[in-house]
Amino acid sequence: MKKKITIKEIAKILMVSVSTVSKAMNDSPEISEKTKKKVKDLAKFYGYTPNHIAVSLKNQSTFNIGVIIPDIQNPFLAEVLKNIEITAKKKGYRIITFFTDEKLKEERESLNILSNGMVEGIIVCPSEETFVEREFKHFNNIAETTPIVTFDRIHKELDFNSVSVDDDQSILKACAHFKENNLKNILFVSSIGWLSVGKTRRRTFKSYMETEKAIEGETIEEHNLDELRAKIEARITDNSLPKIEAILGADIESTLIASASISRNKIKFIDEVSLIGYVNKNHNELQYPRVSYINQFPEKVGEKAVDLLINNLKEDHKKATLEIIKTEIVTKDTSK
Amino acid sequence: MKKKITIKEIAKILMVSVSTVSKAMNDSPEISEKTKKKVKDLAKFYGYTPNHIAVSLKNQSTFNIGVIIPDIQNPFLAEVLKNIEITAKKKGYRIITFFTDEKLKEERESLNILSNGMVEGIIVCPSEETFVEREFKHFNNIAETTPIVTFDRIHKELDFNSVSVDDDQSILKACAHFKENNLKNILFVSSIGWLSVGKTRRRTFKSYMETEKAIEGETIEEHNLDELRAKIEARITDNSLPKIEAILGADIESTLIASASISRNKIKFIDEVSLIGYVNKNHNELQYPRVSYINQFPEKVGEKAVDLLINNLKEDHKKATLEIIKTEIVTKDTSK
DNA sequence: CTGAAAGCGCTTACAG
DNA sequence: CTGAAAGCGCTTACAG
Repeated sequence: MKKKITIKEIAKILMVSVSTVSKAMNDSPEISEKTKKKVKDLAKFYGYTPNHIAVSLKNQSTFNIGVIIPDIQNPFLAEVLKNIEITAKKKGYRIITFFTDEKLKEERESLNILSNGMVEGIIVCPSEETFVEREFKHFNNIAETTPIVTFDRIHKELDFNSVSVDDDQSILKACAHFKENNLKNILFVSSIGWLSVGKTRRRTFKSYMETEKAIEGETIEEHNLDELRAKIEARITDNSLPKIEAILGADIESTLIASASISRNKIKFIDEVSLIGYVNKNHNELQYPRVSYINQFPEKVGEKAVDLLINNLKEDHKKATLEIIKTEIVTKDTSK
Repeated sequence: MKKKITIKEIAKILMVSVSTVSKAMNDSPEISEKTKKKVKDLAKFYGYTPNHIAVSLKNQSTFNIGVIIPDIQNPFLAEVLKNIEITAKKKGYRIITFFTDEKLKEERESLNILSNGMVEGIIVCPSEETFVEREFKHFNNIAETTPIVTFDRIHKELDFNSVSVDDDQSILKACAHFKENNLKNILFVSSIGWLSVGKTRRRTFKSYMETEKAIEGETIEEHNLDELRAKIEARITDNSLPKIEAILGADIESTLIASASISRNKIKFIDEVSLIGYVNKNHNELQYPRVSYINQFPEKVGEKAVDLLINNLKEDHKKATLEIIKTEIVTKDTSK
């Protein structure tokens, strides 16, 4: 493997100083056009490009933004990530992405590495384990030296600029949607009861059901997807119980399972049962039936997160801003 | 924002030299236990961690691997990426990921940035535009100084270590599967005719059909997904034409659309039509019906790519190795 | 217009 | 066992 050529070697070949080469490469007005051309031509010939690590160290700035994501396989997070990248690039920043697999340990490592001079600031969706353990110190340590923006998952101890989705409103809007259509027996299904976001979604559902006396709410929560499917199918085909008129899926998996269970048992959508849930937007459009869903606007989440971080870079933040993205119910084939 | 503390400042506080602090932090045997403790305690107190950029510059090694991916929304690529990260981490490397959005320009930029000292080597899935333009020079330039491993998409001008999937065999295996089940009229559907991988899949399908006189092959290719669906539905419901007995989907989108079209028109899977295609494995398991699919083993692709790169780091490569991952047909609900 | 010098934050061969 | 010095590849204030 050839070594990359450096400014020093170019200087030697051209018999000029290192400073002259550096200035010429950076188009400094101090340097004559003639010298600039000479330097640039040789640089091109040898395929010289400045060493980024050296430039970063010297300038004490990297134009990198760190992004920490629990799981790329999650379509919502993948779409947020994509938009973080697009927005960052527009503003002249690159992103360096780490994945935590929902683990606290990996999150801590990622934060450490990124904050050691690799990036100007960090956008992070905290891992599930972080919430389970209620362990937030590592964020605060890092935040003293590196600006942090969190997204999607919030907690009162996470006192940073953050962007999240109006989760309560999403669930309430779905329930209200069912109510408007006069649906009385509503089943809440979830495979993420253990996840904090799963807990709040269930809590919101239940509290709605308590205030609405005319409507009955039931819940099925099960982490094992096969069992979840078995339980859902058992419930929707049990004629000895009140008929389920609507299902609310708390996550992509449970929504898919509910949709499949209904289809498999030849139950008719809308006529017999309605369904609203969370979906992979790209795929949902292609499926039959297309499930009515809660749109969380991942584009907006990503864009806003970058905005908050970059503003934060310029002026030290005083008070944490919390941006909340409004969601909407998108009606497709599984509900009126 | 507080500045991060440096070795120099710790040295000053402790009234020892910078070298002593550095050696103590790195547990050098040259340093007494007493001094080590003193240094480490203070380092901990001030939250000192070594500046990665400086260490990289000094050591001329970063323990970073660059990864360049056309699109994270592609479930296959996302899964490969995940496994690249897992494998790299196991071997003590971090990954820095860039996305090209299938654009040549972005690919070129990503390669430039990564090769300027940021990483030890680069794993890349070349963008579609790169193939369309037949423009591979940028790879060769970079490859002189930075080891490159390509994956998933190959081309004879891309003379690097690479891992790819046995695409021809996949299509042939699916065709053979249909043949074994005595299916005569086979429809190949694709939304990626413009993509090189789409072209080879079609070509392979067609050549199989030519050799098998007893079987009829038809193809529908259409980039616009709504139109693709319209065309597929028109064909499978047209009774004036020979009945389609099996469908082969050339990509995730066309496979989903074919499955949905069949369901929407109440055509029975297996009895009336069989379907094999490419799927998002995680979601496919939850859907009804679960589509029979071609498993490309993204785990293996990711792991192998990292292996090849890391071996390449150690000994300069002489001749490019091409690893081919064998695929398999996984039978689910849409075929025998 | 060009160059010598200092320095970004580290590591390490060498001297003591 | 500790420290002074050189250097990784750059940039830039300063001198000439």
